Amino acid sequence: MNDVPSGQSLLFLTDEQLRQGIEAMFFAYRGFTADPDRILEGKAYGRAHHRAIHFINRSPGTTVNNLLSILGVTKQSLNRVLRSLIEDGLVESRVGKIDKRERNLFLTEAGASLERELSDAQRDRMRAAFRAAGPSAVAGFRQVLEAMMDEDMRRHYEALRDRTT
Amino acid sequence: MNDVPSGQSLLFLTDEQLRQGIEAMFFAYRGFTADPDRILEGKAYGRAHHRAIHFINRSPGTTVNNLLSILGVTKQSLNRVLRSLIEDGLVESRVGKIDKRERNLFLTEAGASLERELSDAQRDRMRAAFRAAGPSAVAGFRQVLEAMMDEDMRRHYEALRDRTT
DNA sequence: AGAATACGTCAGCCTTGTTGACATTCCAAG
DNA sequence: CTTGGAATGTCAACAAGGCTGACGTATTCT
Repeated sequence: MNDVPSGQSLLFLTDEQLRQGIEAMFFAYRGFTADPDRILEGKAYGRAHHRAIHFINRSPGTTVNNLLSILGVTKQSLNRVLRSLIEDGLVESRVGKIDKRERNLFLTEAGASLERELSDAQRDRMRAAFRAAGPSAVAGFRQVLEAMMDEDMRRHYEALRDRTT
Repeated sequence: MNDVPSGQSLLFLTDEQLRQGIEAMFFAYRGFTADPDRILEGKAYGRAHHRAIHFINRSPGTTVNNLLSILGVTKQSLNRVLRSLIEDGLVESRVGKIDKRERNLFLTEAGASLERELSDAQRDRMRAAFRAAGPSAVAGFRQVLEAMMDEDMRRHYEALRDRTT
């Protein structure tokens, strides 16, 4: 193991620093989900519905399979969520034009409205954090998070990020 | 609101940037929990057990109430987790010396061993991400996460961080 | 024609969260 | 010394949201 600090200090890689990073992730994620959770409680929906709505809004017309691989859950689990959203008229499922086995998912006006409410709340917190930390901290934040993702997730993340749409 | 971009660009606060931050959090958190989850599956334990073990290890002798407020769950929920860990001999619960109503929680040797296995896996990923991103990115990462926490969680985070122990 | 794909659904299970109710033990204030 | 309240444990019941396995249907590909 020749990881000798070559002049450049590697103090940021001590177990102590890593542990702090881990705990920061844990506590911050709680804040990250707190506001949407608050809005959803009492609305008969949960975090799973939020995630579905978020990614359908982000990629209108996406297929069930694509959503499945982004969310990383089973189709049975997603289906339960999707069914209630469709029944309640927040999501519309259209038979695919080219491949009729597929279903293309869209938010209805009501769905888009809930999405806005949720993402406004979540963005407000993110905005406050970004503003408090400043642009270069934000760049670092993103770099570390990207490096922490699994390969599959990074592909999805980049595909969404690099969109011209 | 006099938050006019004073020469300094505020492009990092656009809705698009914020959305990317949100999605980065979502995808990265999956990676963050993936390795411990893999280790725990088949061991009859889950993420809740991991969290309890982590914070007991971090603060040996902590009380149930303190753990409750760190984890942000109900005592019934924590109790279920704690009971199985105590039964399996991973955690020891000692009656408080000063206040005998309290229970002081400690990891046994077996508990400490599982803790090490889990945190090694989680630290490996964090280390790889930190190393790939570099020290200044790591500083930014931490700054943003801290700013994202709820006030209560930030207090817990800082109390753990600023420990001399 | 037959295999593979995309989707939906039924049934049942697990973990982890919740509320509500209640018992015990013990500290501290009156 | 008694009593109120705090800290803890525990029972029961329930819900959300994961999971597996099996099966059915429509569609498309080979």
